[in-house]
Amino acid sequence: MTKILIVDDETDILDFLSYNLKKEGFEVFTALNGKKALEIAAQVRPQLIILDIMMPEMDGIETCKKLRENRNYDDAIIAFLTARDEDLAQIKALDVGGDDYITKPIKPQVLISRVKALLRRNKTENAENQSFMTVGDLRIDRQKVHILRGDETIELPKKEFELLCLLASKPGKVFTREEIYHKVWGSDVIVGDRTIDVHIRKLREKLGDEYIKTLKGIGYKFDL
Amino acid sequence: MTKILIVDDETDILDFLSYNLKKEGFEVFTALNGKKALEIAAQVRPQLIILDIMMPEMDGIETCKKLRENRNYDDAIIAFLTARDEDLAQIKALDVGGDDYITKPIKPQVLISRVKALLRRNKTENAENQSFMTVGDLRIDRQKVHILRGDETIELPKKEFELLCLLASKPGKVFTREEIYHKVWGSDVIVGDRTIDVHIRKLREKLGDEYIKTLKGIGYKFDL
DNA sequence: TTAAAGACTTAACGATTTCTTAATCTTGTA
DNA sequence: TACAAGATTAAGAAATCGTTAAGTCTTTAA
Repeated sequence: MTKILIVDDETDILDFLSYNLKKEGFEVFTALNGKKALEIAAQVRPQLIILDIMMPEMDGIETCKKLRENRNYDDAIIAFLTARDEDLAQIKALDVGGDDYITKPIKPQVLISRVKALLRRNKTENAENQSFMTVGDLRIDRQKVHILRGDETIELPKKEFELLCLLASKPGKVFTREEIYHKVWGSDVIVGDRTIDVHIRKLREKLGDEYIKTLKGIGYKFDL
Repeated sequence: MTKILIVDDETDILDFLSYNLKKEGFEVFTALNGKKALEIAAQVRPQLIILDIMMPEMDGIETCKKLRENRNYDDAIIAFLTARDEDLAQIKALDVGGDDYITKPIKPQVLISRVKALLRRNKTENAENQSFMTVGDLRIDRQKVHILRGDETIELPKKEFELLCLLASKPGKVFTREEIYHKVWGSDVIVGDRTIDVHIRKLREKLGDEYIKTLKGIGYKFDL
């Protein structure tokens, strides 16, 4: 089912959009602020994210930036909600990786057809899209969250999968612990020194030792 | 400016893509066949290369293979153009080092967002990145933290790598011990007199004596 | 609701690599 | 020749990583 995440600080709007989209058979999630939005996005991997631009604390633009920083959301469509006259914001919105904007107020009919158009666009991209990466003899499917090697399917827990995705995204590049830590765990989480090692170990356990190489004092890399 | 190379044997498509991408502010180069493509790629080093799969003589797959054989293009993104139903070709495309494929026919809007998404992928890494240094017959890859000479890959421990980077950053310039000491070890570390010598020795051991020259009483330099 | 399973993290200890030191050699030069 | 500066070597120290097991938390299923 198509998952849509709506982010707005006004519950009225949230309810209105939510109601109309649900009626059309979409699976709708809502968030009242950018921070919550990031959390939910991480969990449910929505196909479409609708962000209100004007929000306290982290605004839509900021949230979009944050989302786009994380490669896992590259295939999600991000649309902004704007009042009819916020021109500048609209331009900025597309600069930070947004795909479209929807102006308020909006009639249910228009909303629905707009959303469907957006998703249709995504589908053509997505159907044959780089939701998977091929590195060496591994095929990593980000959408299905699993790895294919030959005809065996390897399932990985989230953190391990993300770690692998990161390393495999630039085969050969050395990722420092800092970098890994920052991109997989996020800058606001504090974990101990051995956490990364343990995850690397698990990956090696499941995939074999030949993929991930350690450079002491520097970092790890996906070796071809 | 972001440089894009488009390779297709049909001028219509070339024009169409070229027009739309130029309108978005990209610097666009075109080639009518694989051979031409290799030449142009060598000259302009595009960030993104879009290859039509179906071409007479050297097809897209072949061209991609050739490109990927050369490590200079490691940081270029290669995307394929395919008709909507060439499934086998698509899988093959990713096997030979392609990063994505774009299906024809494609709408300008979709093309643009697709291209931007692809480029976004590399931006974070490219921004801070003069990844390669080529000095003499050595190619130093700071991102992958290794040295290439011919087709052999030389891995170095951290300090040795940093030391080599420093010397190679200004070939011919003489670095005093003070300078080396300060830049590689940092001002807050205290190490003995022979430490630098030992590292120089190890570099010579691994690379050969001809690269680093000693100037007694003055310092060391990377000799061309 | 509780039990079971799984995911994630931590901590302790062991293993390995890298770095540094110190002792001894070489080499060029006054 | 004697001295100074660097080269070489091997050994020990230090840094870093690997591994394991256990604990916490979350999710799933009965």
